[in-house]
Amino acid sequence: MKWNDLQSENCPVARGLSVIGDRWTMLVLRDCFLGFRRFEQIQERLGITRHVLADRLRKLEASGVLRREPYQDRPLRHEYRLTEKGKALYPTLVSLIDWANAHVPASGEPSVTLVSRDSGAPIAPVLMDANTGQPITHRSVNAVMKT
Amino acid sequence: MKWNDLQSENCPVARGLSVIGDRWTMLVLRDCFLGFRRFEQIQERLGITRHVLADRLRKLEASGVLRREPYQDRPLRHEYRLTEKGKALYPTLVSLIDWANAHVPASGEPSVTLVSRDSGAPIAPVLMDANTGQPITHRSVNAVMKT
DNA sequence: TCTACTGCGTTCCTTTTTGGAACGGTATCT
DNA sequence: AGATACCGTTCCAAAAAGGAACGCAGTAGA
Repeated sequence: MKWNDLQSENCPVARGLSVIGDRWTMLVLRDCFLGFRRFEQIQERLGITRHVLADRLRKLEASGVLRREPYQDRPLRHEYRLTEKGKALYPTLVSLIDWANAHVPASGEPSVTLVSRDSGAPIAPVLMDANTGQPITHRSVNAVMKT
Repeated sequence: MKWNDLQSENCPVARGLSVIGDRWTMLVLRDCFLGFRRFEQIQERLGITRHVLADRLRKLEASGVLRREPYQDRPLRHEYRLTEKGKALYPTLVSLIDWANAHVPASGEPSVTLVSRDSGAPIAPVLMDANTGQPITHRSVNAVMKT
C-alpha cells in the first residue's frame, strides 16, 4: 500500500494520519497553536526546508486544517491560521505532549510543560468519556464498525 | 534541520514525534492495541513493505514502546507487545481517532468508532485536567519552560 | 528424502521524498 | 540605486519508501 491510499481507509487512525501523519506536519501545527503563523517564522523555527514547508502548508490548507489569511496588501502576504478543524487537534497535541514529557526525556535541556493559564499550576491531562464521566483506558473501550 | 535531530529538542512535541511521528508507526501501534502483534499479520494488514516494517519494529523496540516476546520455540518466534510506555500512547491514539471521525470523513465506507466495553454506548472523549476537573482547551493552557 | 509451507526478515533495484543552497519577484526603506 | 523583508520555486544530491524476490530455520506431509 502506498501512503496516499490511506485516506480512503475505513479506519479513522489511517484517515487521520493521512492528514497529520507526516514527519513535520504536527510541528507546523504546534507553531500555529503558539501563534507563529508566517512562512518565514515557521521555516526558521523548525529548520525545515522551504520546499517542504511550502508543500505542507499547501496540503494543510487543502485539507482544511489551516486557512490562508491576508495580513497585509502591497505586497500581498498571507498567514496561516488554524481552522476549527485545526483547532480540534488540540487534544491530540496535548496528549502527545503529555506522553513525551512522561516517557521521552529531554537530554539535559529544560523541557516545555503545560500550565493552567489562570493559576499557573501544571495540568495533568486525562481523557474522560463525557457521557459517563469515566476515564478512558484501552481496557474500557472497544472498536466497532459503524455500518 | 534533519529529522533525526528532533529527539534532542526541548519541545515535547518534537521529542514525541521523533518516536511516533513517522508515516507508519502509529498504524503499527494501532494494530498492537487491537491485538495484532506478529510481523506477518501486521505486514498484511497494513500493506507496508516488509523492509519498512522490520525497520519500524526495530526502532519501536529500541525506544521502548514495544518489546519482543517469544511465543514459541523451534523455530523461535517473537511477537511485539506494547510496553507501559507504549500503552501510555492510548490517549493520543484515541484523540486522533476522535478527531478523524469528526473531521476526516470516510469515503462512503463504514467507519470504525469507539464504544464502551461495558455498555456498548459510543464514547465521547474529552481531555480534562485531573487537578482541577476542568476541560482543557487551547485557551485555558500556557506552555512554559521548566528550568 | 523430496516437496511444500510458515514466519521473519534481508537484498536488490526503482521511485518518491527530503535536505540544502541558490534564485526570483514584489514592495518598502534609506 | 541598493539593501531588506517575505514567500515561495528551482536544481541537484542524499535519504527513505515501494515492490518483488531470496534466504533460512523448522515443521508437516507424501
